[in-house]
Amino acid sequence: MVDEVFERLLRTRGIFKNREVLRSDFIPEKLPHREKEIRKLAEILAPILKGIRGSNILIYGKPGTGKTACIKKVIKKLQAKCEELHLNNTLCYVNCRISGTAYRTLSSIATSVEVEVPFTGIATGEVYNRILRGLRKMDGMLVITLDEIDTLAKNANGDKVLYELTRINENIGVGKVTLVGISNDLTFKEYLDPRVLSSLSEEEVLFRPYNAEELTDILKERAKEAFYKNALEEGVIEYCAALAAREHGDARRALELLRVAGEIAERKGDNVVTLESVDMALKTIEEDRYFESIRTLPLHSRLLLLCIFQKTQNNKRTTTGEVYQLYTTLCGELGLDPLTHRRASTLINELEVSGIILCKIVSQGRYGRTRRISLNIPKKILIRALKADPHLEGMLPEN
DNA sequence: CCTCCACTGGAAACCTAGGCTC
DNA sequence: GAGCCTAGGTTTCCAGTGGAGG
Repeated sequence: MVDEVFERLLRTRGIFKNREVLRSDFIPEKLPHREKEIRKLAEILAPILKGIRGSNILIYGKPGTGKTACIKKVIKKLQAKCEELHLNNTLCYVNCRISGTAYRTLSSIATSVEVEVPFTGIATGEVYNRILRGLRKMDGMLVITLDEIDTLAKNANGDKVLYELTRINENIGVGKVTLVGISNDLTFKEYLDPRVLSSLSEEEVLFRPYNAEELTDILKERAKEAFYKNALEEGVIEYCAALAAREHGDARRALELLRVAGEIAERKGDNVVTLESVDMALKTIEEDRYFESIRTLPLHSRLLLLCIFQKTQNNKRTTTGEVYQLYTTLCGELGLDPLTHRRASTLINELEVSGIILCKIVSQGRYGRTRRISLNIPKKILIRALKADPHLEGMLPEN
């Protein structure tokens, strides 16, 4: 049987010529419909080739509008040019969401100016001082790109760190550092410290969502590289583009859709990606997203979700109080210390934010105010994901 | 109109696990 | 080893709050 699988794979030419091209972190040679933006970014940053600091830039736009790809592309070209001219400029890219905290963001910057910092243990201020020291020693210019800067600005120390970064040139006494901030959140400017905002947005570049035609162009461009000739049924690209355009023109989603559709077709042993495989891809992607987000939830969140599931069987809706009561008994049975009501409330809130459950705060007059909770995803997926933990398996129905 | 329920959600303190410097 | 620092999760405390029932 296994041999047969191998044989089939080897016999068919397959669908993908190079599937890496469809990954979201792949930076293609051509970025259709973003020529203007790339040009503008290049113009702003170009002065560093002459040893002059470029303006700080604030880039914003919805997810999947090409912000990261464009800046990375410009950085790459700039880096190449610097090497060609033997310039000692440093271009540093940090994703604030992935680094997670203000401290780790700073420590990434420190690394790029060749300063060693421990991954924990010293004050953020100290990391900043070490960066300053590193910068004074360095003779070239530094461009710091802070991707998903909104996540940094939102956390407590983040805005302080951001403020210090915008004043970094004053602190070292020379204009050496250019900051590029990238935000997915369009309202991000509102909660930013006005001093930071004015410094950061010396230049602003707005990325509009792609429409269906633009997405089609992007997909076509990549599909040329990614798939063999005639591997796509007529209309597949347009269909992917239309589906993604419906969801605020997210190119990342469109590419993912196309890739997964290809993988589905490949696994079936087909030589062609059909419209039907796109439909299946859409479903798979959504299910996988929920499955993963549940499976990786901390234990107590999963327990609460399990309680919500049990309380909402037969289409009933439940309340925080009911869920918490069941949760404490469940913890007793499992020999766990239950979290407090307050904490559980926050965790339930988080479950809502991730889209797994739906909550509505209702007032029942004499009977108090509470959340009315219902499930927001198919039971099947929920059960499958919770069963991934052997401890919970016994508490769930067969299917 | 007033009360009062069953919470919500902000704020701050506390705890743990890591690590630095002296 | 003492005395600091950090992040991140959790607890403690408490001031709200919308509206059914009196």
